[in-house]
Amino acid sequence: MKQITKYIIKNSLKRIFLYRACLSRLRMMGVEKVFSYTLAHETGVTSEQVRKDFSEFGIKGNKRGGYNTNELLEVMENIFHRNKEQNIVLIGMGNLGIALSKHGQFFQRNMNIVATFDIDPFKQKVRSNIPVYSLSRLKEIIDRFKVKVVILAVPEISAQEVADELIRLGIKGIVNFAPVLLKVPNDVIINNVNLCNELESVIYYVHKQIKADGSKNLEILYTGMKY
Amino acid sequence: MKQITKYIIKNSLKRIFLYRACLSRLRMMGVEKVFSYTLAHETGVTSEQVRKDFSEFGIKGNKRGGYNTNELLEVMENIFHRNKEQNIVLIGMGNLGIALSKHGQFFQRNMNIVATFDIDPFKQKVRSNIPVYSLSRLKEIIDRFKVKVVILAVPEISAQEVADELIRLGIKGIVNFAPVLLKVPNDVIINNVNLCNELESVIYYVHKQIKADGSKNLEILYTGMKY
DNA sequence: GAATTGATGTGAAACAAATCACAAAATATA
DNA sequence: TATATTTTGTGATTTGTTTCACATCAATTC
Repeated sequence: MKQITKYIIKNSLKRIFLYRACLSRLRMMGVEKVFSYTLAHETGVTSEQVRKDFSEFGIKGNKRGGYNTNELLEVMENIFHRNKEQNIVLIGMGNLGIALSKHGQFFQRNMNIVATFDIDPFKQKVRSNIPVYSLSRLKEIIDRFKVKVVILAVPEISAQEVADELIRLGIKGIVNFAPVLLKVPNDVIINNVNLCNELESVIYYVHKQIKADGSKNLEILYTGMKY
Repeated sequence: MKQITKYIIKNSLKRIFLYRACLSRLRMMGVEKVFSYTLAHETGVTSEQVRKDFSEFGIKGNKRGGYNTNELLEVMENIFHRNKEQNIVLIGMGNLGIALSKHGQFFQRNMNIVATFDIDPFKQKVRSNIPVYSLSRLKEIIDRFKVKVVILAVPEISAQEVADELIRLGIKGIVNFAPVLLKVPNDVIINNVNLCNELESVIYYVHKQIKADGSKNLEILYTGMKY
């Protein structure tokens, strides 16, 4: 029997994020042409890996000429559908939900939070230009804005219930901040973000390294970024 | 030349998180004994994988008897050093920083945010019992509470500068929310959390699946969780 | 315009991770 | 007490990913 769970984010895709971050910095610095080893050096991977990843995503360079920074960035933006605006809905206006609704980077990257929702009428007031609705208006908004992806920031107890309703309304992707393993149909993409786990894993590796001590023979020689 | 960047969070460790989430739910339901296939079924991995992972972390079960839920959970809590309290410091009290400082789950899981910091004197007031200090008091607090791990939620521009200072003060692990590839020494663990990337990757897979259409031949058959 | 140089792109090789297959052990049953 | 059953734990095998090695091409130099 094979595992039914695939890790949503493949390592090659994660590295594409890395390359992109690096590229936009290079572009800001006015660099017009990059080579696989430039990106490799900046991101801590090997240049073969960069080229292999590019080949997976169908990215072609120029023999001896490297890659044009702008073209490369554009290709990457297309990979993530940043060419056309994505309408997103956010559910749960607790601590985290409020912060996410104000998170400017989403908008900068063409991902628009068109509406937020909360069960609590007390929280249903407009904040930072994004309206907060009752859950009863979910269908209306999802249909009107053709929403396919939501951010779920509701408490643990209600996460599954809300997810079920969302899927019934045609949602195909969920970024889930609740520490729950949602049960969803095969065609729905779930990406669980668990802040505690992120912190705990750092604690785990730090302790491991402190124990290993002599800075040699470390299992992780890690100089930069996770992806 | 080998890649110097290792993915901080190994897949086997991610799955330990999964098993733990599952176990604490089972314990709540009064289940005292679990088998590898129980966890396997709940988490979407195979039972051999569960046992292989356990073996990697030195977890032993009872032949024919499975695993004792409580013992297993305790072993896992030890893996993540949840037996002893971890003092954490949070830097940057913007949107996200404020939300993180109020994030109850950290405390529940024995990770104490002992202090927060911000460059802006206007933000330096006590919120939700956790004091907000000026960055000038970093050394004092890090020393007093023997802090080894920090949460970095400062703007992109200042992230590297603050990270440099933190490392100078002896910090060994950083959960970095700024969209920057921090340059740090080999013995410092970085875990980058980029909320945009998490959302974009879901958008990527949703579009891919919509394009693939006929629900068959999907590259991802994904029923539950990311890890 | 031939020779050299410096990059890409990709099969082949090496390595790592997941699955298979089954021995070993513990319990239940006869 | 012997036999059957159930589940763990792990070598062997398969599958997937990264690294190596080099053919290929385009620009530059002679």
